[in-house]
Order: sequence, then C-alpha cells, then structure tokens
Amino acid sequence: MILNSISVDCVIFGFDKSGLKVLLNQIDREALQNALPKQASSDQIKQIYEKHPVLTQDNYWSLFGEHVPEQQDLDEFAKDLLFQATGLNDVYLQQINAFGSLDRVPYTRVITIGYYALINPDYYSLRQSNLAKSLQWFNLNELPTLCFDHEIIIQQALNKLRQEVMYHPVGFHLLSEKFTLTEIQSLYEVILNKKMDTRNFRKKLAKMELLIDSGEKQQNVAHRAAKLYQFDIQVYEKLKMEGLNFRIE
Amino acid sequence: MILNSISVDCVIFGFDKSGLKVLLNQIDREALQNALPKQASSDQIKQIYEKHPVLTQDNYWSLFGEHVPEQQDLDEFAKDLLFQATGLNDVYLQQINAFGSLDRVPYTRVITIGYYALINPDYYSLRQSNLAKSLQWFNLNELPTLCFDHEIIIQQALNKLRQEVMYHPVGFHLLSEKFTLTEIQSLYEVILNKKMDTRNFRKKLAKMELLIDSGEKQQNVAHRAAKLYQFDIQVYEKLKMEGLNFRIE
DNA sequence: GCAAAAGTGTTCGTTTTACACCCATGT
DNA sequence: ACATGGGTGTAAAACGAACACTTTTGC
Repeated sequence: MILNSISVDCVIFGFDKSGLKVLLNQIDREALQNALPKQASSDQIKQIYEKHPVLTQDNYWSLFGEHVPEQQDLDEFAKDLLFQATGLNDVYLQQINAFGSLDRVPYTRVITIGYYALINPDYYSLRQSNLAKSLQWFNLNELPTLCFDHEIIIQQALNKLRQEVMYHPVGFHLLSEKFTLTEIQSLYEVILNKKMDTRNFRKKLAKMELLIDSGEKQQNVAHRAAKLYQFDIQVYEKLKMEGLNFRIE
Repeated sequence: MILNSISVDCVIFGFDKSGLKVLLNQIDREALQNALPKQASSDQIKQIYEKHPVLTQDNYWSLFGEHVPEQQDLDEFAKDLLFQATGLNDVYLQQINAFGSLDRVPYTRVITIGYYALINPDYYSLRQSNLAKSLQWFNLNELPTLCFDHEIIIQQALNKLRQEVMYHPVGFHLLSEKFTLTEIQSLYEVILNKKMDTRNFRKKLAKMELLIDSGEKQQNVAHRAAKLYQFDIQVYEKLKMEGLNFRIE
C-alpha cells in the first residue's frame, strides 16, 4: 500500500567545472495520462492542461520522486529513492521542506516532502539503473521546463544548501575524495554566487585545519599541477557540531 | 474530507522572565480511545499501550495539531491551527520538518509536518477559545510527559529556532512591541543557552541599528527604569534578507 | 541609605579585507 | 617561450573578548 497523498521528491545536486547540476527524470506523456483520474471529463482535462501547459509537451522533466509506502519510514524511503536514482548508498541527504499547496499537482492532492542530496562526481555517472534510464544532469541555470512546482522545490533546495554551506562543512560532499583548493573555491563561488579572493579564501581554509595534503598532484594538466587535498574526518565531525563561518566578503 | 496520513503539529513558543515556554494541549483518554481502530483486538490494544505508556495515564499532553483537510493549503492550515490555539493571526510561523517514522503514532501511519510559532507575550493570554480550553504553557525545561514523538518535535523546533535566531532577526517576535535591552539579552541567553556580556551584547545590537528608542521607560519597577525600544521595520526587513551574525562568545 | 538592575569605554588580540606578483607545467 | 592556472605575504581597518564602576529608582 502506498499513501496517495504523500510523496517524496529528491533534488540531487552534482558539481563539476561547468557548475552546479541537478539530476532530473524524464517522464513521458502516457505515464501521466494514466495518472489522471479515470472518470475525468474532457472539460476537466482541458482545464488541467491549461493550468499546467508543461503536460501537453510530449515528454517533460521532473524531480526523481514517488509516493511513500505505508510501511516505510520517510527518511529511509528517501534514501531508497536516491539509491534507485544513483546506485549510491552513503550520501549526504537532508530534508528541505514539505510542499503542500492545494494545486501543486493537477489531478489530485499530494503533499510532497522535498529532500536534497549532494553527490560526489567520482560516482554519479557509474550507474544508470533500469528505473533510472531516463535520468539526466542539467546545469542549474539551464533547467528544462519542469512539471508541477518542481522548479520551486529546486530553488528552495538551493536556498537550504546555501544556508548549510555557509555554516557547516558539507559542501565537500560535492567533491571527489581528493580535490584542489581551486575546486573548493569555485564550488563555494557557484553555490553562494559570489566571487571570492583566492588568498583570503585559502587563509580561511587553512585556519580550520580541515584539509590534509594528500601528497599527490593533478595529472596531465596543461599548467602547473595543483596539490590534491583530502578532508580530515575528525576535524570534519568537530566542525559539523560546532559550525563554522564561511561568509566571505 | 481529511487526509488520514498527514497531520500538522505546532510548537508554539512563548517567552517571559521565567524563560522559554511551549503551549501544550491536554487530551483526555476517551478522545484517544475513539481514535484507536474500532476493530482492534484487546491484544493489539495491549501492545499499543505497552509501546506508548503515556496513553495509560488519565490524560496527557500533546502539541496542538490536527489532520490536514484535503481542500486546504498546508501552510494555511498551520495558520488556522495557530489561530484556533491562540486567537492570533499575524504570527511568525515556520516549518520545522516532516516527521515520518513508521511507529511514531501507535495505531496508524501518520506523517506529521511540524511548525513552530513565536508568540508575543502581549497577546498570548488574551484568548482561550472553546477548542483551546485545555491549553497550557509549560516551561521548556519542565515539560510534562508528551505523547508520540512530540518531545522530539519540540527539541527539533528548538534547534531550528536556535539556528534561525543566530543569523536572522526573528527572536524579536517573542517580545512585546516595546522591550528593554535586558529582555532581548535574556531572550538570546535562554534560546542559545549561553551567558553573554552585557556591554558587548549592546554594542553589537547598536551596530545593527535595528532598534529605535521609543522614548518611554519601564513603569513601577523597584530599580532604575530601563528604556523601552521598538524595532525598525525597514532595518528588520533588510536584515531578514541579508542575515546577521549573532554568534556571541 | 540600601538593594537591584541599568547603563557605559578602553585595551588588546584576532580576523577581515584589499591588493600583485612569481612559479610550475605542457605545448 | 608562451599560455594557463597555482600559489603566496603584508599592512590597515574592523571586530571580538575581557573586564568594573557609576547611575537611577523604589522601598
């Protein structure tokens, strides 16, 4: 049994040099048609289509989400969804909010609980499950038209991420295990939408003592190779508790 | 029609010189009995009672909450509940989280959306509606035994409030329209559970330029009367956007 | 006049900001 | 040898922390 009136939607964030990305799911028109109430009159359907023009396209994009099974813990279910979409298990996953406008879904009343996840780029292309064949990464500022209120959910996810990243060391979950200082800086610049000064940024990082020099360097780059760092899990746990201040400039 | 599997629960915060308070609702045993599944066997009921000992008391305390009507916006419904409980309309109200453990409610599956509200003490005793006869303020560190996971919800509400109060000027919603600097300080001390230095605290406030001297003073106090301040709504709106840093010491 | 809380400034160390040049690597 | 991004220091200003006494009022 599933709970008809509750769903979970996941905003799955990734990051690479071209910026912040979201993993979206393509749904075809048929799947939607089946979801419309069987006994809906053509007038009703017309109304629904007028209100939600995206539904008349041949296919459209949405967040990865599902209705919640009656017999499953909410957070567990969100983890499962994330596993279906990415094949990953230990992922940073946070609730955003519940979205409960009356008309957010056209044909029925559904309240959705939004989650956001931060995916490490070493893994995010490894797997495309059957269920997730239709998944694709989109750059945050080149989103396709999205169904329902999913654009709002993404926007709110980004707001939460911004808040979180300024005061807790979670941004690192978007980076590979080993990363360069420039990568972290550009991550922060993209998330906070703010240019930062390299020297000051590095001083701030250094003072936290969160990073360990891995001893390795970038390979095959057409310029001076940057050092690769890892982060120190003990210090990470400490900062996760205490918080940090990453409001720069 | 109501949505059986979704409820809203409100953590209603108040503040006075004895500290932070929460408004709780007393439910009697009968009301609960009626809520148990009609066809439950006595064995099932016994199990439920063992798992939730609070239910065997003659009456018990809970957050003010209800199932969500199918035809009402979620946030609107939370506002309505708050109005029922307090008679107040323009109240600072924020979502906490969705709580969705499998066994959080004994007899059925209910996911609840927690909200917290900050109530201005000028008003919170003005009205006790019929519906809200059984409401009572409890000091946060003298809570009665609560049903379900309501203690956890309160704890999470407090965490959110802490986060919020450090970086946004929302704590003021817990004060009267006019208040003294000492009141604000003790508000912050209670919420953040931290003693602060009066001179440094006042300097920090002064720098924000959030407060306006109302020209009035306390009346009938057995010591030097303190100045009463109001807050400047323009500056408030600005700080709400930009954020502020109230991490002291 | 005394009890109780209000109100106020200075010093010192730390943090933040602004700013420009040389270095290492691949082609 | 040149293009590309990597990496570094310093000085001035702002901020945060620590700290103690005087003022006003009611009783």
